[in-house]
Amino acid sequence: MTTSAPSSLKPRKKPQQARASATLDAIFEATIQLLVKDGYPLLTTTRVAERAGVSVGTMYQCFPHKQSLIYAVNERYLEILAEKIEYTCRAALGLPAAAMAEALIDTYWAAKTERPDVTRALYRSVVEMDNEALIAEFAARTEAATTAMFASASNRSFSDVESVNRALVTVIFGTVRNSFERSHSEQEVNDLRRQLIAMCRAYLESCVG
Amino acid sequence: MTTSAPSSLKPRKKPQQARASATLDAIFEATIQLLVKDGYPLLTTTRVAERAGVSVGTMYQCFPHKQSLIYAVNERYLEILAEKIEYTCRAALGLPAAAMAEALIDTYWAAKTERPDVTRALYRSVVEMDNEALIAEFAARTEAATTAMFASASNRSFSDVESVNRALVTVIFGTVRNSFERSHSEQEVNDLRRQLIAMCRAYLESCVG
DNA sequence: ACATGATATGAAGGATTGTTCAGTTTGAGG
DNA sequence: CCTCAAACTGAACAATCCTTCATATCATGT
Repeated sequence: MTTSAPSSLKPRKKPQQARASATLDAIFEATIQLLVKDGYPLLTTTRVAERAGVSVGTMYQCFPHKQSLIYAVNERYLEILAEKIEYTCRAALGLPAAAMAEALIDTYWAAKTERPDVTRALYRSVVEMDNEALIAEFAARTEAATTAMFASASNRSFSDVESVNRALVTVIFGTVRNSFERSHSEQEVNDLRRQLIAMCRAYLESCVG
Repeated sequence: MTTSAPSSLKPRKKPQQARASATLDAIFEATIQLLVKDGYPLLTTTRVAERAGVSVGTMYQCFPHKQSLIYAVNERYLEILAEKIEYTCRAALGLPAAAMAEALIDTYWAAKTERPDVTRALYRSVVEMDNEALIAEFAARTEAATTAMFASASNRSFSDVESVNRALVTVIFGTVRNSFERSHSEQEVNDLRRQLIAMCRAYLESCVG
């Protein structure tokens, strides 16, 4: 994941001593906390350093500029998310297609709901940075995993696996994101998730026939 | 729509002469153009005024501050979008549910695809402003229209119209948005739209049975 | 033609922020 | 204990940007 980051956005140096590594974590955590609390527009390098308990200079030895900080935070987040999805896909190999869709929905929804405020904050932090490469790589990893999964479905008979896969992934990810932008009650969210599963199941059955 | 805007975000004055109205349009257009060309981070009041062919002072007689400008642009955009959706919903009253879903998808997708760059730019401009009220009002208008539509379906037998409606709207809007964040080919997008329609149809049929 | 309010101008102010760098502290290895 | 590079500090700099206001121009009604 780190490999394809534009050179201008890459972190400046990797920590070689223990304290530097701790500093890096503190900076990440401070960034997320401030993003959640005050939002991106109020996120300044000074404030991040202050909150992380380090000086501004230290920050600039880790990241060449503010953008690379935001980039790194999102990269880390997407890395973890991608791993979870890949794990789920691997575990679901060979199952019926409907069970796969349900597993995918559960994993993705759970990952996003784990820390809803962070999810929301990161969704909105993607403005200032060149996120195309990041999203493209995440999408590539995801699609590879899900395509392999759906291709192994025990009841598979899709005319076009890639098309079906793309539809499911786009619908699921999009629905989850949209549900985060509205202010739904917990009940409504749970119901929405159930409806989404039903929708995917009905769609997959209609594909078979 | 304008009524519920926080007072601090409302435009300063309504134009009373012809030239002022023209100025307002020029400012809107300039804002959108710059948003599309350079993105939000590079959108400065000076540049907007320059591009609109007016001075900064003129801008500040229309809008008390930068935020209110962005707010107004998005408000205008959502106003038009809501009208289109309401029109579609009214025209589809009494049709079979599947036809309703298809009409909704067509309208929404067409509205977003009409000027894809503007759509993308506005999706990303929503960071700096307090958009909750805006989105809430849009959602309320939309849900009212779509709920009324689906409740009038000729083949309706939903156990819970509101639940089904919420699911369809969230899925459709979310899918369209997500498809805009990936770089799909035109073929893939068209196929995706067809799959989405198929998915909604299958879902609605499964609701009946 | 005149008066008056609406509209437009743009240089200047005030405040903030990203970034640097010369110097200090820390810690691991010899 | 000493050494040297890695890590850290934070005041200062430079650049930018939002916003204001005193002034000028325009359009309308009389």
